[in-house]
Amino acid sequence: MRRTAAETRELVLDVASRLFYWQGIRATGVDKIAAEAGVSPNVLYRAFATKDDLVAAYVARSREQSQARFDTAIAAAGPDPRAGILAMFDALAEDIRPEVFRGCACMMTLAEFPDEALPAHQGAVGAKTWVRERFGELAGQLGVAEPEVLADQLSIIWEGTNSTAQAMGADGPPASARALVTAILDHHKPSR
Amino acid sequence: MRRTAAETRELVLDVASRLFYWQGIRATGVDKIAAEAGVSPNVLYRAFATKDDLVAAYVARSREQSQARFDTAIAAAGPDPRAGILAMFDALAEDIRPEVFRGCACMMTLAEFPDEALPAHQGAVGAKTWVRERFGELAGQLGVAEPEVLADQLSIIWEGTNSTAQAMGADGPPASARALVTAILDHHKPSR
DNA sequence: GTGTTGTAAGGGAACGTTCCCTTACAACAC
DNA sequence: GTGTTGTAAGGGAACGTTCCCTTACAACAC
Repeated sequence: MRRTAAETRELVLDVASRLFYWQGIRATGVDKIAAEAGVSPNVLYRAFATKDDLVAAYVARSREQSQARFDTAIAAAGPDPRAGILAMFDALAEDIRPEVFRGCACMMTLAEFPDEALPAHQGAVGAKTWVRERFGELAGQLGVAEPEVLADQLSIIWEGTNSTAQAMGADGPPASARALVTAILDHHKPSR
Repeated sequence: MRRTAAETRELVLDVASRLFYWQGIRATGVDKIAAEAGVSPNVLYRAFATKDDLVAAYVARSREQSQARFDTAIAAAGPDPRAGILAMFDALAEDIRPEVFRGCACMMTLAEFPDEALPAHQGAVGAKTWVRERFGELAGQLGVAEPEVLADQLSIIWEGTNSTAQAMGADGPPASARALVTAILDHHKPSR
């Protein structure tokens, strides 16, 4: 039962992602990842040159997955930008269930890796910037007077939903997030 | 030039807090803290039984300081609850300047320490709950129809301001936070 | 037989923590 | 005032463990 290099890489990344996310990145040693994946450290290091590379891959995949998820949600909502915005928040509401969520992976990575030169750090910032840009596009399509301000505010609500879910649970403040979104959408006047 | 035990404790906690905050907690070894404080590891361990105790003290002090800061801001704003709420956000806006801010200390501690049994984790959650409760009191005084919903939403904006400042800088989304607060305050109708 | 995939066993450094010992100084004895 | 005793504060080295990473070599694929 030998694996191809790509399969091994996926296996290691799967295990590492789970441990990184639920226990913290620095708290998770490469030996533990290898053991849990059922391989030798050497095998891990053939797939990823350093632990930093593995962390970067973890962030990159987490980012790709969530971007794909939210892009799908927007597309499913149809051409109406308001529906797209609400679809994003509805998807987020599903993702913060405690069984699958203990905080935004990218935000937590930023907490552990302050060094802005690290690929893991840059990837995490990129994920946040992507959300902000997506809101920028949708706000632009809405035709409100201040689309950039609205996009900023949606970003705040987005990250705030993540953070309050982490600290106080999905049944706490996040339960009032949708009403906050609709309120601020209604508040922004059309640009005529 | 000997110090009293209390002075040593403060010195160590000062240095540890700075390193924990700017470099991450797990990334900061006790040897480094001791060296930077100019004491032997032994001295550190006379003040704090374990590193976990030191981390808990770091979180507790960070929490006390921010609570005192925001209580002061509320008090200075006078009896008007709306002014109190805005004063809190104005104080936050000052605190997220990049020279002094790389993220909410409590949120970052949660990222590094998932174990809910740890005092550090509980302290960090307590700090977040405190903010939510403060908003609950102020929203109650406002006399709106749904004070709990408003308090939840203010918490979301609060944490979202922290998180977006961390990832995208104080000049990004946080610049639109105040307008979001006033919009949602205006949106909530008085309870008759 | 050459290249790839795998294992087992380790290397050196850093981790959190403890060890044994010394220093500084206050309190008391004479 | 000088000498002695007790105690809190400190130093430096070392503890066992874990960290990230590497080496040596066997097994299988083509």
